[in-house]
Amino acid sequence: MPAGLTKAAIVQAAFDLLDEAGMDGLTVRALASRLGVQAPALYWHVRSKQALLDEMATQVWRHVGEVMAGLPAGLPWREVTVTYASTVRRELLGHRDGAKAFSGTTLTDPAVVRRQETTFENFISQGFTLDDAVRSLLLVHCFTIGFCVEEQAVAQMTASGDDRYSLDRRAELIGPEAAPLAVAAGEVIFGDPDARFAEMLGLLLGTITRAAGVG
Amino acid sequence: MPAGLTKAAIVQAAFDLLDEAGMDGLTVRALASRLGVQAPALYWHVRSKQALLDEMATQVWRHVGEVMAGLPAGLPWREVTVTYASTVRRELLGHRDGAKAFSGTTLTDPAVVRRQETTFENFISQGFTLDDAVRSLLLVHCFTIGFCVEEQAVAQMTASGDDRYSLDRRAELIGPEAAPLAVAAGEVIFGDPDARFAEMLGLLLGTITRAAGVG
DNA sequence: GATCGTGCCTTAACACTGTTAAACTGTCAA
DNA sequence: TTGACAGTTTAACAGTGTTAAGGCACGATC
Repeated sequence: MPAGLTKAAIVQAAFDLLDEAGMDGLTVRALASRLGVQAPALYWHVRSKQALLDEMATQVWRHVGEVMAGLPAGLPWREVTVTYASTVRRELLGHRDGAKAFSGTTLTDPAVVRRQETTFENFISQGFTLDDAVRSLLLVHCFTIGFCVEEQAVAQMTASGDDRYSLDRRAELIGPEAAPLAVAAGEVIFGDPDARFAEMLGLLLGTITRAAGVG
Repeated sequence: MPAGLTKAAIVQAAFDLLDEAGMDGLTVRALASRLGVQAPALYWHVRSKQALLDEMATQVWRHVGEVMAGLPAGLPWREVTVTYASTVRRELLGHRDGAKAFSGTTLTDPAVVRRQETTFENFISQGFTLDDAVRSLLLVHCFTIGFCVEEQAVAQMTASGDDRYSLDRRAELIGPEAAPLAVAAGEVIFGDPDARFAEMLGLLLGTITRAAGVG
């Protein structure tokens, strides 16, 4: 009796399982069981576990592409950029281990890349050269990836009860008398990530303004 | 007969194996065999494979700390910053899968954090507030992490014969008539990474200059 | 000098992983 | 009624991290 599996259903279940059990818990058998099926059944729909992970990654980036493609045509580039960064961040942090798992991944879907076209057009219409548009978005992209990787590492560490990154425990380990500045730095490093992200993103907007010579 | 294993030797061998066989090839048995020993022998020196990976990560960051601590006391902050970014990049890219494996990791060694003290002192002596110093280095840090993650992903993909990121194949997949800008963007995105990194880092230095109000 | 303890390693084994081969079941077409 | 084929099963394989138990060699103790 066919269970009516589809690739989309498998990917969806994989996301659910990932969020519940983390990357280590995302096993083929656990995924199959969640779908009411035996493990090898998945291999009819998906070539390998790695292919499934790739599929998950491109779905993450497809979501980003959809948000970007949904923006009004003439939206000021600053808002476009902020939307991009925020969307990437939300999408990566939206899944357990998401930042590490879905960053620097092979985008297997050319359609996702094609979606960038309108964004580039938009930037150019606002005075960017193509080179400047690409470099600007790349700068923001890299920063966002790095920020999320660090943010999620800390978040998941504290969430799992590891207190090495709590301010007090950290200070105790480092030794305030030996390195008072390093200890005090913790308040910035482990303060509100939303505010820090917005602030740094604002700096990058200034950088882009001057580098590309746009208003 | 004891084989004379040490934790340091295990970590060193683990790095060698990682560089040869990649993350997938870094198995406990393969590592043991390279050390002329049976797999369980490693567990006398290391609590778990995860602990070994943590140890490797902190060694990577310890190297960074050593380079930073070796800089002259009054070195201009721009050179300090560039050195930091370049060192992190070299260290991460110096090992296969290094960017993903060693970024966003728990620094288990407080001594590594303590090493930041002199860098902060240096920045402050050059007109930074502590907050600005931390934020500036954090900005560069995040950018560098993200940059390396993306760079290494592309580098290892092309090195493994996957041509999806070669300019021609990419153009073919995307379709130059459908998305000419996205295709042309490839020349920036997949151009010389050294130059791109230096250029973007230069932009960030300008950003820091203005944000922190330093010369 | 025999005995003990303990540091370090081995063998054996467990539970689990991704993956493949082969067999089975249903459904729809000829 | 037969046949093909999509979709799933059971069985199995090689390999994974890890633990338990035992053994071997060494240095200290009586």
